[in-house]
Amino acid sequence: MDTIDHLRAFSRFYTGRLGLLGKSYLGSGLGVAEVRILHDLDGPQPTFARDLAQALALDEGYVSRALKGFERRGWIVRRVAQDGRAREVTLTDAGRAMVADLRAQSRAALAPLVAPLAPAQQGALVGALRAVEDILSCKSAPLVLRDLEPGDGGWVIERHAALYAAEEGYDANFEALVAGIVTGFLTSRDPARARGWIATRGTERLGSIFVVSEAPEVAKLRLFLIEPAARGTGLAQHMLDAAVSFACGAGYARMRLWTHESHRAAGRLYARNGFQQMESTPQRAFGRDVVDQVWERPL
Amino acid sequence: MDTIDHLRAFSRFYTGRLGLLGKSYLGSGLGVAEVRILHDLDGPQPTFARDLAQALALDEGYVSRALKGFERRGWIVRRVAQDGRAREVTLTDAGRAMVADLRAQSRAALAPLVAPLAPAQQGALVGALRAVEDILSCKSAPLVLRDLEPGDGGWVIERHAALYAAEEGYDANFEALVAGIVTGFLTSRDPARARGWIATRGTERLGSIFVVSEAPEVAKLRLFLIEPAARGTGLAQHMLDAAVSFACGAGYARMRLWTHESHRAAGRLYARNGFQQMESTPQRAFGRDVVDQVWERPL
DNA sequence: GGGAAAAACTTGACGGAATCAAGCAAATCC
DNA sequence: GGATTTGCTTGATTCCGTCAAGTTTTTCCC
Repeated sequence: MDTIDHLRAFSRFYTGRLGLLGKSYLGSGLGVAEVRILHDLDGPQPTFARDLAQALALDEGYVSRALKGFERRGWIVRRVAQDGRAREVTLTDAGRAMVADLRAQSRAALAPLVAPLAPAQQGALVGALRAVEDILSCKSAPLVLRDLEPGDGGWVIERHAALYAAEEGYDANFEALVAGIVTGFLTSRDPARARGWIATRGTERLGSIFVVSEAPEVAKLRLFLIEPAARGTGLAQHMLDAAVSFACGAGYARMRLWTHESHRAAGRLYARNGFQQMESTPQRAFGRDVVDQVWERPL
Repeated sequence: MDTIDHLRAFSRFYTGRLGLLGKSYLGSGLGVAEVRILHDLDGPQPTFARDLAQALALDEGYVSRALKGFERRGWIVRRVAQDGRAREVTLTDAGRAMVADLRAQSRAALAPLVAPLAPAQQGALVGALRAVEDILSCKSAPLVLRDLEPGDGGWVIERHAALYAAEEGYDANFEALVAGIVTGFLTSRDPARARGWIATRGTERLGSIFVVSEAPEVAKLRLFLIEPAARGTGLAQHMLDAAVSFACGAGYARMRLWTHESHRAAGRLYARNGFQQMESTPQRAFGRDVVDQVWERPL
C-alpha cells in the first residue's frame, strides 16, 4: 500500500466520517455550496462573484443565482464597482449573523466527534491535521542547520541507537557507547574547539554532525547521522561543509573520522571531499562483524 | 482556535484540495456515490443492498436504482438469498475490471499531488493521515509498560531536557546530567537490581521510570517522567506500582527518590504511596532556584 | 478612435443526483 | 393467522450543478 492508496483510504474514511456533516445545513435550507460561498464572503473587504466562483471551483451561473438568493434574503448587498461590469458583494449585518449561526451549527455537529477525545488526543489531532495540510500544500519549512538545544543530545543518542539497531543489527551496547560520547560532549567542551549541529526542517530533526578535538591539530568528526527519509538530498554535503568550515576556523590542521565499510554512500561522500582512507580493521562489535575504517583529510 | 475550528479548517482545505477529484469519475459516466458503492462491493463475499445503504449513509432507493444500473451493464449479479426478501449482490468479472479501472483513474488523479513529494514527506503524510484516522475512530492502542529498547535511553534524555527546559527553565547543563545518569545505567547495570521501563501507546512513548541501586538495602527511583499529554490519566500510579513491585522483588528494604517542590502532582502521588518527605533543601541549579526534596518509603 | 475581443455577470434550459413517500413480498412476532 | 417488521423497489419531486447563450462594460489593437 503506497502513499496514493493511503490517501485514497483516508479520503474514504474522512468522507464516511465527516461527509454526512454537510447535511447539517439542511436545517437552514442552504446547500453545501451556498454555505461555502457565505463562508468565503465573511471577510473584511468586499468580494466579486468571479473570485468566489474561482476560489470554490463553482459554476459562475450557480454563484450568480446563489448571490441573488442571498440578496433577496437581505444577507448581502451588491453595488457596482469601479469596473462597471463587476459588482462588489458585501455581507450585511444580517448576513454576518447568518454566517455566525452556520458556524455554530457546524461546530455543534462536530462537537460530539471531538468531545470524547482527551486533551492530549485533541492536540495530536490538530498536529496531524496541520501536518497533512502543510505537506499537501508543499509548505515545507526551510532546511536549517542549527546549534544544539535542550533535548538534541538525547535525540542524537536515540536515533543512533534506533537506526543502527534497525539497519546494522547493533545490540544495546551501541546506545551506551553513543550516550557516553554525547555525555562527554555536553559535559565538557570548549566552544572554540568543538561544536555540534542539528539539521532541521520545521520542527523535525533530520540529522546531526559533531566536531570535537582529538589532538591539538586533529579535529574529529563524530555522530554524523542523517535520517533515512532525508538521505540522498544533498543534506550530507551541506552538513559536512559546515563541519569542515568550522574545523578550519578553529585552527585544526587535519580532520579525521571513524566509520565502517557498510556505509558505502558515506564513503563516497568522504572521498569526494578530500578524505583518504587510512586504516581498515575487521572487528567484532555490538554483536556484529564489522570493518572499521579511519578516514582523514588535511584542512 | 480550538480543535473543532481546526477540524473545520481542515475540512475546508481538504474538500477544496481533493474535492474536485470526485469529478474525475465523470469520464466513466458514474457519480461519486455510485463509485463508492462499486468500491464497497469489491470484497470476497456478496453484499446486501441494505448493508451498502447503511455503510455509505445513502438512500435505499438510490442504492436500489444504482444496483439496477450496474446489473444492466453486467457489472453485478443479484440472486435471492436464504432470506427471500434480500438479494445477494456479487461483482462479476466485468464489474471487478470496472472497479480496477476506477481505482487506476483515481490513482492517476491523485498522482500529481503525491509525485512532487519527497519520500520523507510521503512517509510523514502517511503517518499523519493514519494518526487522524486512529484518533477520530478512537482506535487508541493499549497502554504498555515495556523494557528498554535501543533508542529509549536517548529518548529519556531528550524528553527530560526538553520538558525541564520548557516547564522549569532549566539550562543545557541539565541534559548533561541526565545523559550521565542514563549512560551509567546503560553501561553497567545489574539486571537483578536495576531496571527501566518505557510506557507506550502504540509507537508513541508516554513516559519513563527507572529503579537503580543506591545502597544494598536502598532502591532509588530515577528518571520518572510522563509526557504532558499523558498526565492525569493514572499512568503515573501504574508506573510507580511496577517500579515498587520490582524493587520489592529485588530485595530492597527502602525506596528513595529525589524530586523538587514545584512538582506538586508528583508530591501528592508519592504521599499517596507511602513515601515521606525526608529533606528539603533550597538550591541553585541549572540556572534556577529550586527546592530539592528527598522522599522515602519502606518496601 | 472605432471595431473586435475579452471579461464580469445574468439568464434559460436541462440532466440527473438525491430524497420522500408509497408499495410489495417475505419474514417474524405474538 | 393476522399484525408488524424487514429488505427492497418504484414513482414523484426537488433542486444542485452544468452548459450555452445573452447583456453590458472594459480592454485590446490596428
